[in-house]
Amino acid sequence: MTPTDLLLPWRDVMVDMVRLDRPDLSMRQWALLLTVYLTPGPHTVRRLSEDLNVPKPAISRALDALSIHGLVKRARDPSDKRIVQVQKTPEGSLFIDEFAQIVEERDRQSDLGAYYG
Amino acid sequence: MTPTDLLLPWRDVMVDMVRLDRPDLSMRQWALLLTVYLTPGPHTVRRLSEDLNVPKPAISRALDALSIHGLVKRARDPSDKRIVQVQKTPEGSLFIDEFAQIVEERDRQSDLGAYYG
DNA sequence: TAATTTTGTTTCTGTATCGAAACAAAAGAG
DNA sequence: CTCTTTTGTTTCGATACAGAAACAAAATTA
Repeated sequence: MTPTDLLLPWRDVMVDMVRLDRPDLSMRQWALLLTVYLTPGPHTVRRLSEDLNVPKPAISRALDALSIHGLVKRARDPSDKRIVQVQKTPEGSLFIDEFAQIVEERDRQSDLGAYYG
Repeated sequence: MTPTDLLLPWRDVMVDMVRLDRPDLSMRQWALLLTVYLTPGPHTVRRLSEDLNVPKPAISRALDALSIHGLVKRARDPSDKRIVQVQKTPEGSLFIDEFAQIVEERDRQSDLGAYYG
């Protein structure tokens, strides 16, 4: 498996993401979104900031951007109203599923390529 | 294989890319860079613009950004001096290799997870 | 209750990027 | 040679995002 073989699906998926002009997320916003949807919560601003090694204001602004598209929502922790829990939304789940389909398709192509290509 | 299993390595790699603060490329710039390095050339501005479905000025600007980091270089086609060939550089190859290592590491982790996790 | 700490947001200034349109240069057509 | 087409860059006005610092609100400490 050469580096090229390894990276080709990544290239294809990224090109797909650029082509379809749906919500145009930065790398930081993608990392944040996938973290919220794929790793166990609760996801607070502080934890996300530490996990991603990104300043808190940047997390806050990224949440603004993702919220505008309805991909995540904020909810105050009732037991400690300082804390913001970042939560999933139906739109966000749909968006993630669509992304997963792109990845699956491109991975499948790449695997076929390894057999027949 | 659930969508989550499929996407976790993507999440991990994207988080790594955000964490290490090296050249901070947008998704568009990544798609462009990987296209130049992983698909057969020659890569002209026009072809890249059509392949990525992105306006030519955006390609031109992205090439500026990548060139500043030394990740690609421009070379005029001698036989038709209008045409710009986008070419690889040693620094760019190194950068791609480092990225491939991150992907490999994360894929390996994910595969282990499938066995033992 | 007053001072301090923790959590997250907002402001500030500067840089980067966007799409559309205008532009310049080279090649081709008549 | 002149006009048109092709290729890529630059300009334009507007928007988005960066890090640092200031800020507000809730919780904790003394």
